Amino acid sequence: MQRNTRQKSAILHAIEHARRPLSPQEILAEASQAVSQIGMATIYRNLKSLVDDGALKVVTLPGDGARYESTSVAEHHHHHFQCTNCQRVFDVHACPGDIDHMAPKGFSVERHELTLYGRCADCINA
Amino acid sequence: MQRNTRQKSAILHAIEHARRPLSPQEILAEASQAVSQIGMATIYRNLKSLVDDGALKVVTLPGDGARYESTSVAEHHHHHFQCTNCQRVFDVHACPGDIDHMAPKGFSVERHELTLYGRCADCINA
DNA sequence: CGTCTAGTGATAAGCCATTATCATTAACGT
DNA sequence: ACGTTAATGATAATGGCTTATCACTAGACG
Repeated sequence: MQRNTRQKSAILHAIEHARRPLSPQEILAEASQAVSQIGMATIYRNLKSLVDDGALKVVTLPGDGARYESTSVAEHHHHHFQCTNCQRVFDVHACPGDIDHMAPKGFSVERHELTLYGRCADCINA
Repeated sequence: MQRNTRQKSAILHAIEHARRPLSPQEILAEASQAVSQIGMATIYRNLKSLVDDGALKVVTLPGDGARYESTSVAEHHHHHFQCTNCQRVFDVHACPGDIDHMAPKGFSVERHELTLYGRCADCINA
């Protein structure tokens, strides 16, 4: 049997309302506002089951731990921007396209990932 | 004082002659052919100093450990292709360009990384 | 409301890539 | 060739992120 706990709701809510993929730590910080004593183990447990259920998708950027975004966002092809100052990740709803032919001859391309790096609006003057 | 050891030569040779970024394990395998009893600690030690010296650059792909390529290759802007079957990484000497304007308003882009995924020529029928 | 048991929270344990330790080996200047 | 000492190699230790443990808490259904 599957139960609806305040913790799971808080976690889902945090991710759904974020406009960007969140790390487990960021999710903990957000969810703590709704359930103050929530622990990291609960974050990981729920992230795992939510991914298994198909509600969330994992976002992996170079040299960084996993982040999570809602599947509804992930369904639309998009990319990511990571701020080199605050490390936060934002969505980029654009794609250069026409990338598959860039592979070496004899290779077949299934998908691609693009990551932009720079300063986010909050950090551009920091 | 800096000494030229057979181990360091073997490591550099492996990377310079590979047409693609190599992982520490791959470097160990390659270098072992020249210095059979070479150990992992030596690989890491030399990689670190070679990166510090500017001879090598670190390549980091999503969800995977560091790989190394020679600086002469890294100087030319390029991207990477990872085979979803053998996990090997190959260079892609092309770039869609015109990417900087894709960031959200108020963001400044410093650089970008593009990774293609699919089957390499060796794995396309596997 | 009471019972059952999934879920929680605090903490220990596991994983794994990388780094430190240290006795031994081998570059390299003399 | 010798002596100095940087580098090696085998192994232990580290650090971080993630998972397991287990007594306790609190959903959900009768």
